[in-house]
Amino acid sequence: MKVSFDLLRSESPGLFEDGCPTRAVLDHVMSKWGVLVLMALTDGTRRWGELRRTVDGVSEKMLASTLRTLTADGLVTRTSYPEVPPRVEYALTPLGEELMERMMPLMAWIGDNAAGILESSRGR
Amino acid sequence: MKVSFDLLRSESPGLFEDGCPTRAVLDHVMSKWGVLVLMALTDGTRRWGELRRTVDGVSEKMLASTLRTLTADGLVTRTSYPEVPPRVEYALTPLGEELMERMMPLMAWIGDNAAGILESSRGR
DNA sequence: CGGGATCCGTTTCGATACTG
DNA sequence: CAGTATCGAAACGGATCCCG
Repeated sequence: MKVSFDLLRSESPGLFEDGCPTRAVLDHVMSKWGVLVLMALTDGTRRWGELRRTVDGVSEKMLASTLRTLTADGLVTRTSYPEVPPRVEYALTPLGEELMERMMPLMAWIGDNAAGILESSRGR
Repeated sequence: MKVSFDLLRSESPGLFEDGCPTRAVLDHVMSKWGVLVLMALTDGTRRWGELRRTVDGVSEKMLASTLRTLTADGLVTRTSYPEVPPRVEYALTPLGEELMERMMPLMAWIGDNAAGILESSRGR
């Protein structure tokens, strides 16, 4: 059966209304850098510097802020090793893995169709 | 098999790099209002005023701008009827339907898990 | 009813410099 | 190496007025 917005709301009324927790999660998870960081972590544990290189174009400020948000949301773990030089590793939590299982098909589709989508909007 | 970022990039190198078309699509589709408008359209054709009410909290400016972007991207159709008073209807294109088939499972998961996700980040 | 145009405060973001 | 601090530019977003 087709999954529609009405169907989701019939199961839990008030879903995705203004102020609903889902709105906050949506903002964190679907944000420009949030998606890209989460995606980079689908390959497994990554160090700060690796993420900085993998997530092409991200500034240190945005990477730090994004990782802090995702960690606070319980989607990403941060492990700091008391060494010199310092080493910090990030990884998906089980919750984050669950999320990405559902997001990766979407990203794969976008990867396949992005060129076609932007054909019509060239020049804006 | 598990779908990871590396796997996607092994199929098409340079995916989701800065300046790649996928980045633009990501920004349009995963934007705060873009997601909500697309979701509202999974229920079928909707008039401007319906969308304004359904997408709780959206301003006229943002709704107009979001719909213009999604229409230019070929994900949404805009049909204007030459009547008085004017009537304009929006609907998903086949491409938009395909996209939402992949996005709705994600939204359903967020709906189920949002409360738990935000538990740990309360107070930020 | 369905927008477009404009003004303007707020927030976001990137670049740079600095620190443990 | 892994961040934080600060600043200016830019984008976002709401309010308002207008029009077909």
